[in-house]
Amino acid sequence: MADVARRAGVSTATVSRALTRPDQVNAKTRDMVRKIAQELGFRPNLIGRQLRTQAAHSLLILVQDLENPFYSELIKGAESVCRERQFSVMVGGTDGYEDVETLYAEQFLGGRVDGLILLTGHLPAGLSASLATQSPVVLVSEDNPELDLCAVLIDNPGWATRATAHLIAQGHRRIAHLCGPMTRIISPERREGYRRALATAGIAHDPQLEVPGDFSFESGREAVRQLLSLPEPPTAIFCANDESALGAIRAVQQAGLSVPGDISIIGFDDTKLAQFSDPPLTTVRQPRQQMGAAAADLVIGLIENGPAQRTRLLLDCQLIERGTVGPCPVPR
Amino acid sequence: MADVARRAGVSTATVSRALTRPDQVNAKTRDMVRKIAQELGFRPNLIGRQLRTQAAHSLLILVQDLENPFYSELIKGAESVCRERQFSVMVGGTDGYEDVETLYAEQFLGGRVDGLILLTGHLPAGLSASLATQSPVVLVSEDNPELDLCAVLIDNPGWATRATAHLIAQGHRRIAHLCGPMTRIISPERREGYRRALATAGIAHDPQLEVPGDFSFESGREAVRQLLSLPEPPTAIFCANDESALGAIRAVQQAGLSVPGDISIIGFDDTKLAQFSDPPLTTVRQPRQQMGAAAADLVIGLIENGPAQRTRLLLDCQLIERGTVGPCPVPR
DNA sequence: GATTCGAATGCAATCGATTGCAAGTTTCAA
DNA sequence: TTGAAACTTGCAATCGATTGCATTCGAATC
Repeated sequence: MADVARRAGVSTATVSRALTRPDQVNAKTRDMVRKIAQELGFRPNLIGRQLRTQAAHSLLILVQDLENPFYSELIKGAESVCRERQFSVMVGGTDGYEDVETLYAEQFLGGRVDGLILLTGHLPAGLSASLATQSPVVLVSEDNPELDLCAVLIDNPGWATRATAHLIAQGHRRIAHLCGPMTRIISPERREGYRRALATAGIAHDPQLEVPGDFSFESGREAVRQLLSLPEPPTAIFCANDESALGAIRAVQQAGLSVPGDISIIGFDDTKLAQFSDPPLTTVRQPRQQMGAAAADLVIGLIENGPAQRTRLLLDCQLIERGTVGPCPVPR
Repeated sequence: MADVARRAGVSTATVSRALTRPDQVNAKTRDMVRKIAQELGFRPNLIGRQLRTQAAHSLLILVQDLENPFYSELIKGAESVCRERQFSVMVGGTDGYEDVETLYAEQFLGGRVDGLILLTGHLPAGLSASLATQSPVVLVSEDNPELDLCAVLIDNPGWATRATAHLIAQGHRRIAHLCGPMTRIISPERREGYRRALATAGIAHDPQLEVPGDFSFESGREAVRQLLSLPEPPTAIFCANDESALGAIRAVQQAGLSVPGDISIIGFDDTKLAQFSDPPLTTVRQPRQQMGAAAADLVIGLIENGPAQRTRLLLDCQLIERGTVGPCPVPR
């Protein structure tokens, strides 16, 4: 910058203003400075600027698992908003390790980013709840009722109920639920929705039909093997996510049965995977792009206007009917 | 920091040293300072530090498409190395937009990150080739021969040859190739490998069997529809990636034919998807984690030791035999 | 022609750490 | 007892921008 100033015969103050506050300097000077800056290939040092302005203009998104396509689309949504608002994005995959979380918390506490979007459902180790509530931090997808934070969510119990009710509407009464990992708050929430739907329809709750799982393809296969060995197997399964639903479909087909002829299956999330099964998966679509975008809007708002009242956004889902749900087969 | 210094009755210089150069300060002072820093919840401002040391200790990974599982695993590999080496990672999805690339180039030029890992096969708009060659920048997965940069790659033609040869070894002679998008350098490379295998086996090259595609599921389906309408359809298909291979499998099965009974299919990449098809996909596995890790190692090396000679790492792949390749059916 | 006002510019402080150098203090051997 | 060497610590400059305040200059008003 000093170079540019010298070459242009002005002070660095004028150079700075010519580049960032065009209206504050004489048109002729401005153009000259800009031309020289251009020629010299001058790029402002963002660190110097940031130290002075105390604004990084950037967000950190924390994710458990980057590989999970569910998250990547969310991130995309957030990125597009950041792009518009001139924010840059840092994405961090924690894989659930505490020390990695600490590392990222450090980035935030150290002022490298000025806002946090958490897809993990909890604060990173190293960030205290009291500080977090006064900072630009929002939760997405996974709530944490104990934390007094802004959040962008869907109504998990509600849509799980809706999914289960869809099966009931097709005449199914013996309906299983493949749960997600209970460490994640969405899993009990979806299970709750399942139970509620059964109760509303007056169907007795059979604990044998509630199978533990961990969202993986393999856990879907395993669950179905288990369910098929029951004296009275279910005619429909509500899976807590898409990937495990694909596993379930596979296992059913490998047992020589048909989907949805013998067993109907419904998933949750509507990731890209849903279109890869045969038949394509009926599932609940979460508005992931929107969720990411809303979250980014929220954090940036907090950054620019300071702490606000706790906002909780509940976005709408949609039941996507494809080919894995059919009427309940008549007993042979 | 001034707070801590005051409270401890020492200068900020001593505080700084107590925290970052423990051996340079008296044990008693050090412990006292650290205790006080702890109590006050002091976090060093990374920006101040960075401005002084001129080191961000962080990398930027540039990707076209964050949603692509191929990339996410690569990123994971890079992240794990960065973690060990105490570097932080910023991930940017460009979606191919030039202005987004410029934005990220700015981050690099502005000193926010000190190294660049490019999964895009080209320099981001805004970064000149001459500057790039002297900077810590490496290409991964997609080469660019015109750029004099370090790179971590696989032998695409070689492994495409190997995949095709695998089909030939099963007796197939009428083998199609579903190409990738020609805008990406890996696509012609893989096609080249396919052609080479045919030539080696003395099989005439039939242009009709080389179908254009774009790596998508849909393009796989479309390609197979087209191939099956040929007077003499192929008995095997080498697909340029896994996702399009899944599409191909689906189309074959929907035409009432069997994989691999009637048509054998082989993919490329071995993403998670490969396990989701029925039968599971035979494909070429790229060591993605390793590639990411190697890339990170390389950039960090460049950062720490300054510009070095151009390094090009060629990592080994592996043919993963699952269930989609079988012997060539005898003509009816 | 004097006065006022506004626009354009520069000076110098500032953001929060790190670090070369100098000064002060111990330690230890001769 | 006296230096010399080894430790400790502090001073103040530094990284590269931004910005409040003062200054300068020209134009407009009366």
